Amino acid sequence: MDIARALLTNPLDDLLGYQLRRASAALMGELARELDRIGLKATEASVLILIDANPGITQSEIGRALNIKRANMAPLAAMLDLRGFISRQKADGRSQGLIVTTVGADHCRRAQEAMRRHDIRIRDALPKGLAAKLQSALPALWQMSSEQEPAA
Amino acid sequence: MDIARALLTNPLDDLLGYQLRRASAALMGELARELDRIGLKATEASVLILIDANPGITQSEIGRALNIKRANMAPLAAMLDLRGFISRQKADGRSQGLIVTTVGADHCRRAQEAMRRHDIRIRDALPKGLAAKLQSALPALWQMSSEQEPAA
DNA sequence: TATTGTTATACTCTATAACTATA
DNA sequence: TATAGTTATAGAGTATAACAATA
Repeated sequence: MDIARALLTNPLDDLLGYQLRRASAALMGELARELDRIGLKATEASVLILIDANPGITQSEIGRALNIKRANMAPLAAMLDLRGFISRQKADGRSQGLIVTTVGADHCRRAQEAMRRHDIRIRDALPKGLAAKLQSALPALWQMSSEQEPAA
Repeated sequence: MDIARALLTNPLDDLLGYQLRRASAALMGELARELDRIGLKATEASVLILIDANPGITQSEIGRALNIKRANMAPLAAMLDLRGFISRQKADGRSQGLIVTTVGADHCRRAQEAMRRHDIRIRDALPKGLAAKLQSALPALWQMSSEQEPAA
């Protein structure tokens, strides 16, 4: 029965899109396990890092930068606020600027370290020079498909 | 306010893992839209293609090949069966061999065409030679992280 | 009119636990 | 004991629609 696994014909293996998906899913799972030790989900960590780098940023701006819908940003920001990682201050009457608290900054730092370690592992698993080429080529892929919201 | 978007500092942009995730998500979304016109979800299409290439394959074998848990394969196979795309025949008493029906074969062919077109678009969006390098390098990424189920 | 934040809701994918029946 | 299939359930991410308040 184990033999059957090796004899399998998988047409998907020839597809670059499929390989990208598998690689991305596996790497995300691995990073998620690392971030879990800090008590953060991948999305929460990303948002936290973006706020830390851009104090006063609004939820809508974060959503546009990370491709997260406004509707999904609301509970995300509420949770980070509830846990004391960020604070929200009225900036506009309808919008609010987000900043990272002292407690949040500590989590942010550890999340960034985990991500950096993770990224080094990725680069080390690739043939020399490929990481740099990928870094400059990948944005074309997710901008090729109109990933951005059409209007919503 | 639009200016603020351009002035954003995004530390994640420097991370290869994040770029891979964004690219993969965008490409998957695009492929999903194509497959939707055939009436298939990405997962359904993948399973259908694998069965078509390996007549008599079992659900567990599919799960191991595509990294889908047995528990999630059950409703998936049931749906493909219900829609008349595959048939299931007892092979073992506890396992059942899956084969693609005539109707299923037609959907499978169209799904494969869509995926192939999609993959060509991906390759065309990359610098010359990068696609081939990626094709051989990516498997190392999703095998580096112990993506496989530990025992389940 | 357009934008911000919010709520409610639904769907997909994924994950675990537990059960049965077979091997 | 281990494996195949199944069910139930939960969590995460993402999607749309609709609303109030503000610009």
